[in-house]
Amino acid sequence: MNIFLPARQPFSLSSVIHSHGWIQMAPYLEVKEQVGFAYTDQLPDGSLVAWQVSEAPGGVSLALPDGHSPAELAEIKRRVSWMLGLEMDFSEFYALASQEAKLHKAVQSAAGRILRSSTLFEDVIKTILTTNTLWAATIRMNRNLVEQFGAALPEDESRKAFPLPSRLAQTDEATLREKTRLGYRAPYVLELARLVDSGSLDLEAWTDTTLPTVELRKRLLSLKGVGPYAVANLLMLLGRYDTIPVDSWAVKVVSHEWYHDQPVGKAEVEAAFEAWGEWKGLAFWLWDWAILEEGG
DNA sequence: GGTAGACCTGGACGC
DNA sequence: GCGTCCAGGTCTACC
Repeated sequence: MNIFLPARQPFSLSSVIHSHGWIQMAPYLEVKEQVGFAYTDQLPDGSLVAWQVSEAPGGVSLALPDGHSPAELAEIKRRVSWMLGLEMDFSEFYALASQEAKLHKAVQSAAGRILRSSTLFEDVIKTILTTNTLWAATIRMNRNLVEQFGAALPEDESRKAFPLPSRLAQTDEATLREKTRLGYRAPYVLELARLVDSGSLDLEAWTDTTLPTVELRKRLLSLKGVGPYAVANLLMLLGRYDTIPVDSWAVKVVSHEWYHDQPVGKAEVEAAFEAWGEWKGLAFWLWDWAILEEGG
């Protein structure tokens, strides 16, 4: 069956898909023949679903097999809408960004939405896997997690969903380390899975909260393995754009853009975008960096 | 509150 | 093939 999901305009599926590297991370599977992707997901009740999203005028087309219950369909639609940020409103940001030459491309391509996973649990773990390592290693660790602990589609064993907290909570640190090569991150992932599985941490509630960003930041920081960089990244994913994910890359591009490649720190990166207020993270994210223009 | 050192993996490099 | 060095954020202990 095919379902049309409307998106608040302007919207570009291509811009969401390529907003960052998540599309390269299992269970995402980019469709090369057209703009879109496939995804394998496991709902909280354990049922598995494989769906595909493609472009459609005014929104996206969601293709999935027949036979899902109305409750499952509602949950799948909610998840797809969340992942693509279909209801997000960027009109205020675009009004400001249209005055800045370095953001013209972003405005023209309707950029701003950042691709999410179907649950915050998955996004927190993927973010932990991006810390203190190279991107290739992040992809590999995540692939190992999905292959070793994800549930497979009955009709296609090669397609697996991201593991549920309950599945990860059942394993032990040594097994997790050995099968996924997570290294010292393994106990962090295990602890998060056990907290969520036991019900003592309702992570998904943080996707729809009126908590001030400062308070949400504190709660994210309380998670083991989640430090300042990971928090800034997760706040962006949660639609809070008033912080900048300052990592080695951020320091490098800001240094090149405004400081003649002289060493700078977190303070300089944040100061460079202070004027953007609640949109500073997004302005940083979408900035047309000189270093990229030069092929650096 | 700030800082140093440990954590862990895999790629790059020299031999 | 082996050993060494290095990059990448966060945690813990210590001051």
